[in-house]
Amino acid sequence: MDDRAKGIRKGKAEVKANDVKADLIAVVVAMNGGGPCVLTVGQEAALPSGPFELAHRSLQSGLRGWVEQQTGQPLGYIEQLYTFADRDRIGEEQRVISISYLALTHPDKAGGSAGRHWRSWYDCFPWEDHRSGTPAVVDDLRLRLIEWADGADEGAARLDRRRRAAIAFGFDDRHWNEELTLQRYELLYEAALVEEAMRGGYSASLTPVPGKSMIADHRRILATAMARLRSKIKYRPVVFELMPPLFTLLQLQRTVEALSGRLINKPNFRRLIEQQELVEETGETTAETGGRPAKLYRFRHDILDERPVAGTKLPLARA
Amino acid sequence: MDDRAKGIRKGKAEVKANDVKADLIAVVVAMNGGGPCVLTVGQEAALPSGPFELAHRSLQSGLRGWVEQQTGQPLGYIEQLYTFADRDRIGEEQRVISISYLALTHPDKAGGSAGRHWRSWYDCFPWEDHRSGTPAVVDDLRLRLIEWADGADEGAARLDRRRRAAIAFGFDDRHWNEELTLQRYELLYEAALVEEAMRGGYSASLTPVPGKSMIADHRRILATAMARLRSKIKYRPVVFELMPPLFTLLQLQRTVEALSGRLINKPNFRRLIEQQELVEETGETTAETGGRPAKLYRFRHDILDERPVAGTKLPLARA
DNA sequence: TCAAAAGTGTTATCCTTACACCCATGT
DNA sequence: ACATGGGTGTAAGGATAACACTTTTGA
Repeated sequence: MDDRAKGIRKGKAEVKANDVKADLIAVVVAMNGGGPCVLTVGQEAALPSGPFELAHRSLQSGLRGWVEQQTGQPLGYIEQLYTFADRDRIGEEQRVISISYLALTHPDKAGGSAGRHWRSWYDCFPWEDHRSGTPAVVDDLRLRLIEWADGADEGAARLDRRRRAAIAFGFDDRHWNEELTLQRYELLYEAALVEEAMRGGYSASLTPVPGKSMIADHRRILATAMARLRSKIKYRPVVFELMPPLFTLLQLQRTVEALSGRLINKPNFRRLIEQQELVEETGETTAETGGRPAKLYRFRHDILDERPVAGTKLPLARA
Repeated sequence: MDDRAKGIRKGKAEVKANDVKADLIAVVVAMNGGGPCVLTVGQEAALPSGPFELAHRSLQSGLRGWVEQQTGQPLGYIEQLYTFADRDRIGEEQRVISISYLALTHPDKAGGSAGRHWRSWYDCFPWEDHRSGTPAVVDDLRLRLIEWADGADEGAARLDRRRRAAIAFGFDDRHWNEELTLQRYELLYEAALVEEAMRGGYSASLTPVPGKSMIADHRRILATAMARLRSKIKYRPVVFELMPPLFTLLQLQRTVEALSGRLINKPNFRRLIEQQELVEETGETTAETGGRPAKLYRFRHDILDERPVAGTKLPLARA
């Protein structure tokens, strides 16, 4: 530990100067009106957040407190996303560290304070919804990204930009990969095509790409949450945190489709769910869906600890 | 933002009181002498760490600085692990937030300061190495965990404890899952079988389970890093961060085996690597391995941006 | 000649994919 | 009748797992 003390002395700043503020930021996701929505506060579309305080028992409980206070929304499942030091404030006297979380809930119809708003995440990311085929906006993006790529100084850099754009957005006969939400946003940011990237004032003459921006870097945090969720539903049964207690298999499918932004095959999806034994029949049916009444299922909560639900990918020796 | 301001005013504490210290902690992993080793400083086996300071450009650069200063070891690949508020210090005047990272490097033979030490991670987790079959210590653990389970008040709690132990350690004909490193450690902690859990003084009469403990909660952070790495090598080509520029396929296999703590099947492993086009032949061979000279391969760095290397698990509709 | 490691083939099996088709209900 | 959603079957193809076997070197 003496090494560490040495480090502190190297500058003239006193120890106290290195204290920081810690901010807790929540991406609260719920299904609302058939689509994935994120909870925002204020006109400028901010994620609920607040400082971590001495009174908080833990980071998570601090987060729950802020979200309930600012939105009236109780949280269920919570998972840490990422921690970052706010870049925009470098040079000021104090640093801010932001600890972001992903939370999954059901929209609380009854309560809910005034300033809150459930916003479809595709309002902020219109290019991410491929449920009705590739959206038209992607073609716009392609043209503008090519323009950006051609603006590079060297030929190698031009090729590199084109290649990165093609991978992220599935141009040139590449496949669309719904998990690359963050890369796509970062690329648009780098190309200064989103409103946030124009705030410096430099390229403010350009019209930003369609899609609602958010305060500070909150849209980037939302992109991180979307990417995490889209990847996680494939190997952990987290979708059920967003489902009502009883649901039909098609409702489950529609939820997964809404999250991943693409359509999935019905028969195969059903088999996948059933063979994994993630759900069990309740015996009840519902006719509310139109057409033939559908069986109602329930999530098997006991599966969570019964099986680790993590298959190996290594070709293990012997059995 | 007015909501947030309201929140701050609720107590009588001034804003300044909610400032925190941010600590950066590194789990630096490298292959050394055929085994996976972690970089420690001091006699008590501490991970390199230090406070995040105003002078640091970013969290990552702060971390690099501390590690180099304390150990002389330059870092390559870095990835954030987890952020937590130190529980042990609740109630004190100031909170400490720890931001932990996983770093992968090659051991720097030349440099290296005095107090550093490359320690096999299996010194701290002897029950995690199953390369020579299930280690004997697991049988001890089984007995002591059953003892712990039977100590529960209710019958339901007894069953629950037994089940959790069986899942984590692969008892009762369940399969060993190498990714559950963290769960296993947490279970042993809960059962007060590791030295750290005895520090309160209560159950200090018991003899802790074999395995070198570390300062504070550093062994828990190491367990987190091991679990992350064991899971990540299955879907991202991070192993190559630990390999020399040129290597044989068996060396690569031995590295993966050392990390995951289990043996893998040679022919199938080779096919897997080759069909994924992660490596390319150099044309050279080496005879240093004993036996027939082996072809030397090199990691195809270009694959990193060429393919996202993230396969979908959803049964997508159409193509 | 033998041990040790490198490397190749082959087969059975499971999982995924793609598609075609039938069932039950309300209008 | 027909639209809408619910639900089942099946066959092809690819990936994985298990195992047997040949090749090339150094001691």
